[in-house]
Amino acid sequence: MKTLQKDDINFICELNAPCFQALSPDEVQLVKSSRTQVQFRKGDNLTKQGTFASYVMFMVDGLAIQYVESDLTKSYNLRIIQPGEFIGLSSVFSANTFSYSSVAITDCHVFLVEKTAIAQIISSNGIFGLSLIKRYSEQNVNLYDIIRKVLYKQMNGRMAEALLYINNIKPKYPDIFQILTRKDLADFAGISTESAVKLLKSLEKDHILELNGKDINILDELKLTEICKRG
Amino acid sequence: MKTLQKDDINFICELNAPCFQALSPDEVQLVKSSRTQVQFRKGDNLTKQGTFASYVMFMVDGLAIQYVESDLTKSYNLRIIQPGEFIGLSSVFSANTFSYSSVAITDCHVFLVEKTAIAQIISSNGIFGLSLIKRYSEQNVNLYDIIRKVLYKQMNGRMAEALLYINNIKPKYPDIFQILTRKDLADFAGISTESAVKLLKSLEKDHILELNGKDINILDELKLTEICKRG
DNA sequence: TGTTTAAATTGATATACATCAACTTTTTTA
DNA sequence: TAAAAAAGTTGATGTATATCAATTTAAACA
Repeated sequence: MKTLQKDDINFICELNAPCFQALSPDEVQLVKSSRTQVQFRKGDNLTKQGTFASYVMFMVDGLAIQYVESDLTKSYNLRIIQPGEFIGLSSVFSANTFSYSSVAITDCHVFLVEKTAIAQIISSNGIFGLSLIKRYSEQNVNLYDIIRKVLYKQMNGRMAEALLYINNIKPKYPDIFQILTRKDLADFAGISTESAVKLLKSLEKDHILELNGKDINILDELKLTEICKRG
Repeated sequence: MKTLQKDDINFICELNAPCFQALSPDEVQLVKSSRTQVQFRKGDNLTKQGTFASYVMFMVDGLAIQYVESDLTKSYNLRIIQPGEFIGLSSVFSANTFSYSSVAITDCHVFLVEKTAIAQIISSNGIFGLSLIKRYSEQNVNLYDIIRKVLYKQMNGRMAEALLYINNIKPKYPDIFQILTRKDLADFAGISTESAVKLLKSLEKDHILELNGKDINILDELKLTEICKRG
């Protein structure tokens, strides 16, 4: 029986995602051979909504914003993509086009894996399929939450939620707020840039947060959570 | 080698969903033995947002509306669940609670299948897993479309989209509009009932549709599509 | 290092839509 | 079949938030 080579183990470790732990030596080989490594510079688009998607991306290193666009100039930020996460999983097995865009907010190191390879592994390895399904399931729950947020919350609640979300990432990436513009923040909350600025100032006046240039320090997380819940 | 019994074949046919075609005799047995059949009356809730979900539902016969609720009295209709479709797939493998509600709009015949049984089959049968993943993928694409609709379209476009969506179902279920109230329609469009009424009247005046009591006949689908696209 | 470009800020104005209220019609139920 | 409840309809009013315009500050660039 085949066993994993040291090389393969390193590879799997680098991927740092639970689902890859279930792969057999042959399957690891398949992923390794059908992947392409790509570097993206800050500001580059990893995916563009509506373009052809024959592959899934896997973020090895770096941060990106996933967002949806209107025909016009508006966009809405859905999440920050972190290392160990997939990009493009959501649409690759039905629509053949990406249903969202994503843009690097730091330099990124990414794998592209052909969807045929992924499909092949799912067919032969049920455990891998199940762990992917768990990811789909999580994403689904997330999307429902986003729909609720967009439908039922207004400015204050949305902004609070956006700030709490980003603040959650701060321990791991302390300069996260410095990377984001006011427009980025506004797009996370789904409001206009001007409204975002006004809300931030007003939250600062109420001692709920502190604005140091572009950095933001949440002072009263409890109150912010309260605002978030109230809507 | 085991083969499918006549009984099992009937069962599979009744399920009428591509993913079940891939099951082995043992797996069919597992689904059959771990399922519960339930009848819902028009108006009953099949799922309630936030409640514990240890099972997946499979619609055998009947129609239901899937919707998300706010804490208050508002709801937004996501889709009409038709025979052959799953309910609760989206959250069952991550959150253990339903992330949406659903209500029968006709009497419904439904299977409940324990998620442990589904998980077991996915683990052992990659083809089944892959076909489920295709469903997840479709649902995902749908949810992204909904997010875009909610974010970027206004009244007219949303109403047009809702009407086109329901009109698509009309060939199969000719009385679909008669089943739905103005509030249901409004909740599909994500607008107030009053606005929905006014929009319908205005669309009638423009000869885009015809209102016969509760029934709606789309006269100018092209123009409606136009309105839908314009937003 | 000065110059251009982009981002942030602020108050004034505009608007799409919800909410409210009052009424009519339809459906349910007793 | 009458009475009550629910659904549908219409116009008047209110409001959250976008848009606009004008200015300041910061970042990029040559």
